[in-house]
This record gives sequence, structure tokens and C-alpha cells, in this order.
Amino acid sequence: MESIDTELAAQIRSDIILGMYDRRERLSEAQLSETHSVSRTPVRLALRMLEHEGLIRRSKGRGYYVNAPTVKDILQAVAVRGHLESLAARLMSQSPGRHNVMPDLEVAIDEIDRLINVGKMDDASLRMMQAQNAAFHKTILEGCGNDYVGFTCSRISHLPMLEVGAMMFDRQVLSTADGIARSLFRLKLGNSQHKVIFEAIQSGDPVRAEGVMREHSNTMVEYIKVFEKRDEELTIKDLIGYSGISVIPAKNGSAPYDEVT
Amino acid sequence: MESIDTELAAQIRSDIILGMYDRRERLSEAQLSETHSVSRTPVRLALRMLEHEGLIRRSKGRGYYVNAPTVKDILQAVAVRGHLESLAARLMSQSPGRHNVMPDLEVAIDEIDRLINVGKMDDASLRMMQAQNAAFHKTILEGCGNDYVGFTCSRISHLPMLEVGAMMFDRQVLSTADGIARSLFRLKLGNSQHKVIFEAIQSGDPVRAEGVMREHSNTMVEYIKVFEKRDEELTIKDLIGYSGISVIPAKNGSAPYDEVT
DNA sequence: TCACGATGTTTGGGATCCCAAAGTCAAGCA
DNA sequence: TGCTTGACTTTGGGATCCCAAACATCGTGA
Repeated sequence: MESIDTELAAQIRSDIILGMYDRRERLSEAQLSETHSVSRTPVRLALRMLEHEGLIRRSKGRGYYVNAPTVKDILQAVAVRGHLESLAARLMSQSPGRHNVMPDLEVAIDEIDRLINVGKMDDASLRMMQAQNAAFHKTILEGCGNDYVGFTCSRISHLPMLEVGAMMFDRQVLSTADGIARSLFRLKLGNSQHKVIFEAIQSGDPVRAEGVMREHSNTMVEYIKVFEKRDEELTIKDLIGYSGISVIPAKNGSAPYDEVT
Repeated sequence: MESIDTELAAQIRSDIILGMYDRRERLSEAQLSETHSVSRTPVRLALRMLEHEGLIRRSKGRGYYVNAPTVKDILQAVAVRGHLESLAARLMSQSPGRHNVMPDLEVAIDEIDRLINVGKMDDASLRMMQAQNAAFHKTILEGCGNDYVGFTCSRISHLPMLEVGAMMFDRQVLSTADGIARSLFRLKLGNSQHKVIFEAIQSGDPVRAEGVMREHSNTMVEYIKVFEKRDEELTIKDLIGYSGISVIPAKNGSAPYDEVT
């Protein structure tokens, strides 16, 4: 069990993402400590944490207010994350110590291939793919030789869809046969890019490693753009992020998906 | 006047940078509240802040300990910052709204040129150059169209030498005539890169904008590498960062340089 | 003499109380 | 009727107290 403030921050964070608060709604320490039945001390710590993440803002004299991220914000953040990953790929391709972790990359690639061949797109399969995808990306971030790249990525990964290696789908698309087929193609394309990245890093080709990793990230950015264009009214709540961390289900209403422990 | 916790965090932060604590020294809330004559509440907030910045670590059950950054850490962080700036340069070269802020870039370039021609390398001149340099870099980060790039840079700018547009010199080099000449050359080179970046952004050339900005960052990375090689025993305390924020002078001993308000 | 357990001590987390600053509102005066 | 000013209220920041967990230490029994 985490400490109360961390737990509380996670709760408020997911409330913000799920749109439980109005955009720009004011938050007060007293009110939050009341509704969550805790004292104001952990509330304050949680609010500071969220302020640091940019999810809420603190006006000079008077309280906090929600600063709910939009799809555009997510798009921008994903672009930044992708750019950082391309740096990691480049650095790793020139790192002498990379050979120790290349097998980890290979395992992730093979495992994703296997899951794609099974062809299921249910929750369990997506979770397994996500885990392997995350492993692939984390291995590169941690194996690139510059610890600060991974550190920076972790600092901006407070939203589930920004977690390193998170894969994004939206519920609406996954509910149709055609949508599932398209999503499977996306995964195939993504994993083939993984293979090229692997080769480039293996052979020590920094330009190619960086370029393909950039393209890999662009694939996701483009996907979000398509999602965004489909309907202006769609919010990030509809953009499911399959990732290691997870949005805490609201107490009322049905949980959109299970919490990962 | 900032709130006590922010002030306190700044104080502890600068103490860590200046090497007032042993590397890996343990910190306790009680001890810090004692030495700084404040209650434990703001201490806790300050420690959380520093933990988030990676300057201290929190072990599970038992307290905090210092995690003083090394020159290598700074090197890695500067590389990350440079990479993010190269993204900003690329994006800005393709942003339609860039023309509104191009004059700001031009002013900064001209002003730096003027200061170089004067040829002084005293504290006041360096501060003015720094201000213009920071203006140049900030303009690009804020004018690139992706707010998250600037946000991410600001999140990793807790150390003076990591502040966007910070220029680094070391005291030893600036104390000799030869060192001053070399530093002036460095500034000339840097500003000529600024001009190329300006042209590339102006004419909408993303590849060139990104490439030169990367090279511009590399210049600083290389400088730190030379600094690092000169003597293994040099710590970041000896690596002066001229930036908007500043290390708070220790109460005892002479202040290495004035605090900027 | 060594191992294990009980107890004391240290440390961080949480609750509660107090206070200063700033916003709000209404009454009184021009 | 409109503006100003004072009191009241709301809000966040800081101090202090309490508690549980974890480490250290000492004593006792095998």
C-alpha cells in the first residue's frame, strides 16, 4: 500500500482524466480533504505533486484549479516522448554495453509477433502485448547509456497514455471487426519497426536507429491525429491507454477496465 | 518573497550543488527543520520537491539521502535539453505563427554580437549575454507550437546550469587572458550558429534548423567534456552556470557570485 | 558464546490547530 | 445612485502533536 498522499494524487489524477471535474474547476484543500476523508496534510502533498505534473495550477493567492489535458496536449506530449526515445535509440546504437541487453529486445519482438499471430485482441492479449512493448521501449531507454533520458521520460509519464511503451487504442474502434483488423495491422507495422530498430542498434547505425524510432513514434502521433479528427467532442477519456499504470476506476459507475496491481 | 518551502528547497538544492553535504549523506526532516529553524511541514514539502528533481532519494522506510549530481549527470542532462531544443527548432521552422517572434530572435543575436565586440568578459557582461542567450532559446521553445517541449525543459531545469539558455564557464578558465580569449571565441561561434538557426527557421527548413540546433548543443556538451577531462576531481561546484536562476550563496564563507533577484 | 526476541529510539506520515493574506459583500457616505 | 471602506469569510501555509513502522540495542535463554 502506497502512502495516502500518493494514493490520493492517483485518485485525483484519474478523476481529472476521466472528466469528473469541470475543466478549470477550482479545487480547495478543505473540500478535497472532506470528500476523500483525509486530513489536509496529504491533500496538500498530493496537490503539489499534481501541480508539478501540470494537471492543476496554483493561482497566487487563491487556491488551485484544474488544468485538464486535452487530446492536443497528449499529442504534444507523445511527440516529445517520441523525440526522447529517438535520442535513446541513437545513443544506444553507439553504446558499447548494448550487446548485453539486445536479447531482451529480441524476446520482446518475438513475443509480440507470437501474440499477433494468435490474432486475439481481447483485454488479456492487449495487456500482454503492452507489457512486451513497454519492455522493448524501456530496455532502450535504460540501455542507451544516458540515464537522464529515461529519467526525463519517467517525469512526463504521469498519464497512463504517456507511460513509456504505452499503446493507445480507442474503445469505439476496438468494438468492430474492421477496427480490430486495422488495429492488428497497426501492431504488425509497429513490430516490424521494432525489428528495424533492433537491427540498426545491433549493427551500430545511429542515423538509422534514430530515424526509425522517430518514424515509430510518428505512427502513434498520426493515430491520435486520426482519432482527434473523427470527432471534435472526443476527449482523452475515450482514448484508452494500455500501460503499466492504470486509471483508477471511479467508485460510481462501471469500471472501464480492471486495475493492474 | 516565496513561500518557506520553496525558499527552503532552493537553499537545500544549492547546498547540495555546492557540496555542503557529503555525497549520499542522509537527510532527516527533524534535523533539517532544526538547522533551518522551520517546522517539519515545509521541510517535508521541500524534500518532496527535491526528490522529484532527483537531487535526493527516499528509501522505503527510512528517510532521505542526498543524491548529488556529478559532472557526468550534468553532461547527460545538457544532452537531453539540447535534443529537446533541436525538436523545438524543427517544429518552429514549420510553424506558421513563427514570423511574429522572429524579430525577438534577431534582437538577441544582435545584442550578443554587440557585447562580443565590446570584448569584456566581466560578470556584468556575462550576465547580459546570458540574458540575451536565454531569450533566444526561450523564444524558440515557446514559439515552436508544442507547449510540452518547453514544459519538459522547465521540469528538468532545476539546476542553474540546466536552465534553458544557461551558459557555462568555469572559474579557472576565466581567470586567464588566454582563457578569456578562448571563451570569446566560443561565444562568437555560438552566435554564428544562432544566425544559421535563425535563417533556417525563417526560411522554413526543418532539417537544417534541427541539425544546427543539435550542433549548437553539442558545442556545450563538448565544452563540458573538456572541462571534465581536465581534472577528475573537479565537481559541478567549479562549473559556473550563468543563468536566470542562481545558486544561493552559503551563509558562511564568501559568496562565489551575487544572487540575481 | 551465539541466537533470538523484547524493548527503546529514531524517523517519516497524518491530523489538527492557528494564522495571515486575499477575496467578498454590504453598509454608509458623497 | 454609485463609490469606497470596513468587517467577515474563505483559503492556503505553517506549527505542533500523535502515531505507526522500522532500525538498533540489549538482555536472556539455550
